[in-house]
Amino acid sequence: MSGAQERPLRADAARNRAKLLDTATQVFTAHGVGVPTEEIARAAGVGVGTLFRHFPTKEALLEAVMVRRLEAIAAQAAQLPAESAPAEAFFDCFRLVVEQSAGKNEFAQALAAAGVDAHAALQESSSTIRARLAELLTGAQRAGAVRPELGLPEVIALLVGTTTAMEHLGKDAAGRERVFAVVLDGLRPR
Amino acid sequence: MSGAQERPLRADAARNRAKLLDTATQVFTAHGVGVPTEEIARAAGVGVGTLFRHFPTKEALLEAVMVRRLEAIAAQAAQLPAESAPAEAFFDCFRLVVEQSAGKNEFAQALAAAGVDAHAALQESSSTIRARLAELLTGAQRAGAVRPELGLPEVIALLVGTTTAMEHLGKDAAGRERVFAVVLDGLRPR
Amino acid sequence: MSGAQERPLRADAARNRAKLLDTATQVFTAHGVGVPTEEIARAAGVGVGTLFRHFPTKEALLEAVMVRRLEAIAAQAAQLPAESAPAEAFFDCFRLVVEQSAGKNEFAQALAAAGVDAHAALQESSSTIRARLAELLTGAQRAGAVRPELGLPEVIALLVGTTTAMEHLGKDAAGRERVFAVVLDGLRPR
Amino acid sequence: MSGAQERPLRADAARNRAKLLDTATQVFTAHGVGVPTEEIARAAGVGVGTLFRHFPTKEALLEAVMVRRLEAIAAQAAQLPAESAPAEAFFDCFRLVVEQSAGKNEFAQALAAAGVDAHAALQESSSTIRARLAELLTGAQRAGAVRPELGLPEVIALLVGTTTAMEHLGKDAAGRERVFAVVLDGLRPR
DNA sequence: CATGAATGAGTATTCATTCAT
DNA sequence: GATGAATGAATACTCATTCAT
Repeated sequence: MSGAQERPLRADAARNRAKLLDTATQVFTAHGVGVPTEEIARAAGVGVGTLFRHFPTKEALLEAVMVRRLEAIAAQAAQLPAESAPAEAFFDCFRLVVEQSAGKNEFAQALAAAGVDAHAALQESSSTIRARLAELLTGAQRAGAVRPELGLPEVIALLVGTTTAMEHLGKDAAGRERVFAVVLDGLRPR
Repeated sequence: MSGAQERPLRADAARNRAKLLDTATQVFTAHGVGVPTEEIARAAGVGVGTLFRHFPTKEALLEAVMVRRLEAIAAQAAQLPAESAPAEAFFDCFRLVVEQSAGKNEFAQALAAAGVDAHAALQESSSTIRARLAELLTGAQRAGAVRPELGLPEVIALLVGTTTAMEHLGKDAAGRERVFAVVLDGLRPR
Repeated sequence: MSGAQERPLRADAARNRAKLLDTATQVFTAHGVGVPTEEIARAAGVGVGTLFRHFPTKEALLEAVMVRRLEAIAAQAAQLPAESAPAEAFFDCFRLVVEQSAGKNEFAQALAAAGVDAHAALQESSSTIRARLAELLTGAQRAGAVRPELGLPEVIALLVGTTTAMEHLGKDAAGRERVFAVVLDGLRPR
Repeated sequence: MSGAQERPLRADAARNRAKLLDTATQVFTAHGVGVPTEEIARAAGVGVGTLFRHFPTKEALLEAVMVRRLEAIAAQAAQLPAESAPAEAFFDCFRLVVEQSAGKNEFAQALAAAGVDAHAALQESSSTIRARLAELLTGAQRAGAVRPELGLPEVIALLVGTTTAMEHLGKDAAGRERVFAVVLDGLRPR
């Protein structure tokens, strides 16, 4: 289902690709998506040409960065033991997504936007998370731990909103916890 | 104490300034702050020179747009009857800010950012709102309607986050109400 | 020979014109000919419209400034008693032009350029000076005070060059005198 | 001690850089420093981007042009045999500078201005010339060939002034010689 | 007539992307 | 494949000049 046929990719090329992805993640996070591609290439220790060989477009690079992040989140979300403790699993997943997205609101937005206009690769990885989230949401609602009237769209909107709220609190860990308390308690019935 | 003396401003000039402000609000909202200044000027039916005569910088234009919006919100917030019903006043103010900011997340972010790095004019109008909000928050907390451990920073973060969440729900009024329910209930003690 | 027919010009208009000319002279001298016309208008206490009513073009203003200056020089040059002391008259005229042009090399250049492409008004006033200079040069040469092989073009070139040299010495009066000594002595035979 | 390490520079890049420098020299000389950068790029047969890659600023390009010229002059000035004939060496150097600067007064002005506000690179190359000139001046004065009261500033002012004078004579070789005669003789004692 | 607001062509500089080395 | 030089469209801002008030 992954679209293009992947060639084996030479060792050094693979190393460059990975370095580029790591660097881009850092740089985009630190300075925003407005940074010139040259800066990313330089930080990764390669020429721009190499960057554009691996990612035909700046947008493609951004997408790849997001996909990687979403895949990591999806992998973690898959671990959550839904059966034994449905409520905890849902709330843990919520926190997980918010915390992993912290500092990169643009990525969180991408998750939400995926349902609307994102590219194939993004679609795929965010769909995985959405599916997992839907599953956990239903479980938690069945267990009576989450308001039954809430649908997946509202939960995702709250996810993105909470991420944004967190960004505005910066390093204030106690404040972040208080915000989590508000949102997570708010999700509960009553 | 407002610095430069405001000249009466000729009728046509005032008209152009207002048109520019309206147009900029629309265009920035619709296409983001990245739109070329020329496009705004064209949409307002004036030459670029006129735009730059009124707002010496693109940033200045953006600031003016935000200020106008914030002032409108501040004016409405000033109406809320805090004495008779402290809890309602606070929740109404929260909704007010979120709803007025809807569709223009960048402006909401500005509100929060104002506490950090925004320019003087922005500072002033956003400070007014912050002050009003702080006042209402305290009243509501005294009345036992809001968690006592919450500080203004967290409330503002939630405000911005809720605005973001709303943007992701688009036109879905029912969904928006459900999100409001989550956040407002979450703000309540316990 | 003065081209356009001069209307009497209302009192305030005349005052504005004069103020503009004075201001432009100062401002051009102090900040170069690159200053925006608005700045000159503001400094003169009038609107740009008024400036452009009196001088249809920035270039026209510049020309008027130069003409005034040249006319003043011409008037002074006319005083020099050529008959009684031909040598002194020539050298005095040389100094006069250099000193009056000091600080405004562009004006001195205008004098020289007049022979080539300048406008009518400039032509006229610079021609007057050139004629006077030619006359004094001839007298001084007849009196054996100036190298006989020098023509007017060389003398004018030296005039402009000396002005430039002076500008590079700034306020150093003693240095300026030493430069004058070099040039004036150099003009003498042998 | 020269700051950044110079990379070897690829063949085509070097060619473009040289072409740009040559073209800029011509175009600036012919049409003044006001010419649009695009025109220079076009004349050099490259895109604007290339121009700005080599010279990050229009000013930087101008500076590079001047430096090259000054370095050429400095190289030639270094050849002059000061010991055997101090007087000739000084006068030859004076002519050399004037002739090499001919047609580009702005560059000559830069030489003098360098003592005041020019950037490091300009400083360096013009300092070399100034030092050489000072040395030759002293030698010539010791040999009794130049007025002893003249300092380096006056000599430089005369240099720049003479260059200006030459520019006003254009192609008239005989006139130029007569002007040289005036200035060089004027530099001699008495 | 004076005013200053409006105009828009013109300019330096950036940056995603292509292509010769 | 990797490199980084070349490209040129795009963009914010300026300023001489015109014209409505």
